[in-house]
Amino acid sequence: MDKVFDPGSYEPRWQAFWRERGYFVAQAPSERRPFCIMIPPPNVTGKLHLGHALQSTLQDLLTRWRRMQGYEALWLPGTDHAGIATQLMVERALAEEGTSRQELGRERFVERMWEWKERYQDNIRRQLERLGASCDWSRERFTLDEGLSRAVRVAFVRLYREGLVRRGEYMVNWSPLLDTAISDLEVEMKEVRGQLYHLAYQVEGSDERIVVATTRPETMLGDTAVAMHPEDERYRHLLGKAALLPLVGRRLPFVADPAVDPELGTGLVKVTPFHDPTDFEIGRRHGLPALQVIGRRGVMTVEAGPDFAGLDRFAARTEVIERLRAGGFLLKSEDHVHNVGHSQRSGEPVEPLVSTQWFCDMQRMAERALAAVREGRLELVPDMWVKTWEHWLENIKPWCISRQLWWGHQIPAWYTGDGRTVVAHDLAEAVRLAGTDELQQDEDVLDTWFSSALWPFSTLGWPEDTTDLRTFYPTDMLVTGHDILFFWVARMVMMGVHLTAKEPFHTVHLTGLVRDAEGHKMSKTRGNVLDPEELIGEFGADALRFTLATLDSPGRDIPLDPQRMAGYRAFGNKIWNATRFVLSRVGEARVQGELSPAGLAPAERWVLSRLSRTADEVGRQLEAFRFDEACGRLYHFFWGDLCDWYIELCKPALSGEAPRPRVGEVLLTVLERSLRLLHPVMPHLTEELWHRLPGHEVGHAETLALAPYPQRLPEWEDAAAEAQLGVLVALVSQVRSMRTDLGLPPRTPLTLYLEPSDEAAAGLDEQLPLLRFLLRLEDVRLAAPPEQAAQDLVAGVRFGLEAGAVPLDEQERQRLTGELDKLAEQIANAEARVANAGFLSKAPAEVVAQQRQRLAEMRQRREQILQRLAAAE
RNA sequence: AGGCCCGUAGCUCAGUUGGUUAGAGCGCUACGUUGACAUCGUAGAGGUCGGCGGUUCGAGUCCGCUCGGGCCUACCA
Repeated sequence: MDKVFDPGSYEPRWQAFWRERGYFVAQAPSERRPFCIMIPPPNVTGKLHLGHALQSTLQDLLTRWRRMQGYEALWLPGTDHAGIATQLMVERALAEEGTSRQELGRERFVERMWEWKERYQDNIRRQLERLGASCDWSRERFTLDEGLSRAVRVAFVRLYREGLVRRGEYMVNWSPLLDTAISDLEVEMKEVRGQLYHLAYQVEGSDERIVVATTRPETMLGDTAVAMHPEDERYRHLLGKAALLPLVGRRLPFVADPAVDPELGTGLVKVTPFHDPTDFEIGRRHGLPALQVIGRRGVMTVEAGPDFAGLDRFAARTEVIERLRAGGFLLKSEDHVHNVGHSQRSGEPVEPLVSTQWFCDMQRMAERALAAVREGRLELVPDMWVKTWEHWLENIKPWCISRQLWWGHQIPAWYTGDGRTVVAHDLAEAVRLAGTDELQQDEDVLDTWFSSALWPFSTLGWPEDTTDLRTFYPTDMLVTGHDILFFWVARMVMMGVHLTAKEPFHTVHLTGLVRDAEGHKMSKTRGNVLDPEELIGEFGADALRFTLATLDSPGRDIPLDPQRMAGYRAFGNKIWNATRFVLSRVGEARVQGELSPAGLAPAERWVLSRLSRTADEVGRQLEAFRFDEACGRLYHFFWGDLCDWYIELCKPALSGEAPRPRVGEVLLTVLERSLRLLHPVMPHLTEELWHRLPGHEVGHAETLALAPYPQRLPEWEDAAAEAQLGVLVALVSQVRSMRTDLGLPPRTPLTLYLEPSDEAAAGLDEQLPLLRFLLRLEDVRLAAPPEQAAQDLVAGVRFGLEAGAVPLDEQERQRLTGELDKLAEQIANAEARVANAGFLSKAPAEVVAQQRQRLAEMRQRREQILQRLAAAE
């Protein structure tokens, strides 16, 4: 076995092995219990980032764990066409070639999109494989593939026929740069420093001037009214009259509407029904005419008048202000900080625009999604997200699902020449329904998230009643970032419940964001972006996986420090070398399928006991999705219990110095089960090592990936052995500490005297050879330490080191004095506590007993220190 | 404006239902090439658990207030 630990030398080999053997292809139907996770389909826009690596690691960990537990485990991979995002990328590429999608035309543009998709989809597959993902690639899906497209059409038609999807003219968020409508969620509010302009409007047929304030003066060109609160006495006399719009001269009737806040500004507000959401509602309520003065591209329309038509909306703002000022209509302008919606994808301020779009009414579905969580059918982990979930769903609004893009699912709606709309699964059905073949299909495509919302079941063949769907739906887990809780998770739940009558999964594990070592968000501008592939190259996939899993604490972002990853690479090295040691020492021993602790020495019984308890705890932590805790237990068992203690304890037995029965078998068996326990997090390393263990076939004939996941074995658990070894461990640590304190060079020949309490004495004599070995002692005796020996007390054992003259340097004296001070304080506290009547009567008896015992120990220890100080005088 | 989360060692974080002497990794100090591993071993330094108040025999943990940081939701002209 190679002395050098090099993950790169074996990781690709096992990835190919797993793929070629088809171990991760799920069978349906199956006798086993199903376990299913759908991958959150990455966008086909580029390469995977650490967020994907994190989520994929957790999904793979869960899938491998359940698979080893005997579940029919399916982790279904796939990708998302990501309408706007991908179209933007390709348009950018076209721009570099000096062309555009308009120039190419829709058909050729979409061809280009598919080429792009193929390239990036390959990339994503390769990256997932490098991470060790145990996906079932035979079931890979893409949101625009044939089956999923059909699912989208079926869902759309059904929702339409149920009256939940409709087409209508409403105010939407419009992105002038993208030239499409976007949903509320795609709008990001940003604080903007702007100006609040106070404008004076003349009241018609009167000398009175009223004042309105606005941050968007250019919209005044589209004003059609002035509104006040119905109960605002100050302006009641104006009702029935009209104001005159400056620059334009249009009559603006006064209307009373409760949407106006009389406390704010002058209590009068200009009404621009086509360019402000509130004004749109006011306009509807009062039947106001509406003018669109700003067009799709953010350019003023002819309605804005010849002076402004063709100007960009921001240029128009400047121009309008100039003219108002010149005309004496601008009373004042003041600095004003306010929130402005920006397009999340393209960054520019969104233009509220009235437009004909398709909407999906979410109200009823939202209620059922709320109930799913409240009634426990759906669990959000961590549960701090429940309130956020409820708040959003309780205030849900219709979802604008149409997009003026070319990359996506074209809306299955057709229009006849005479203005009728037909919604159908395909053209043939549309023709039949319309009674004519003179049909024009809607040009728009659906919001990407519409198809994503169907992902958990469309990937399994819905709407067909497929075997896969019957076997694996509803799925079990969803693992994704909290940033798409509304975009995706909520919509999947709503659509799933509505279309399949089932929650699409019962548990959602929401991860945090992967940040840099200092906790900063990774960004290109900051230059702190870490690439998963580079990290895999440097540390290995298993180290990356272990790092991400162990940092996934509930509700927290993940600060990824390469130094820390180096630490987990070192953990891999530790496992590698421990295996190397075991293999070189165990002779003819083999891994045992069944191993009875009867007749074994305490050290062996101890490690078996620790292993059983570790398996139990790891299992429990995984059940609770505490990947951090599960990894922590594995790490400490392997490095601490197994390497630091048990392997060291084996050395004198294996060398023949102090033989014990069946040490080799125990070592191999413990190692094999440890590799099994570790496999879901570190699949490559464990598979590599496992195949080298003689007798590993007891787990599985071919692969560790299908070997049973170790469980607790109560017959291995042994409180007496744990207690005995506990004394040994404490004693060894304390003697080492004393040796350092005394400044004794490591090679100094020492004699250790032990005087145990009755309780600690049990079996101590058997441990003497181990003590001698671990502490490199000259001699160890069960006897009272001589007068001049340095003495101390630990775990009920008084011990002394005879090391000739004991020099006590100044540093050591200070340390001991410091400890005395600390002890004095703690003793005082403990004394006060055990003298407190309230404590004695109300605290549980065991806590009181513990406190008393601790007090006694502290007093004894104080004695020892005083003696040592005195002896050195 | 409302909601949520965080504040524990130099750094990044654990700390489950309140109960011994508050932990880990990294970093730091000292010593160590004992035949698995220097990607290692041994020992050690380092914390008024943001602050104030309360409940309790007992608070990092529960409650109130407060300061600092982050995130989400929101049609205030």
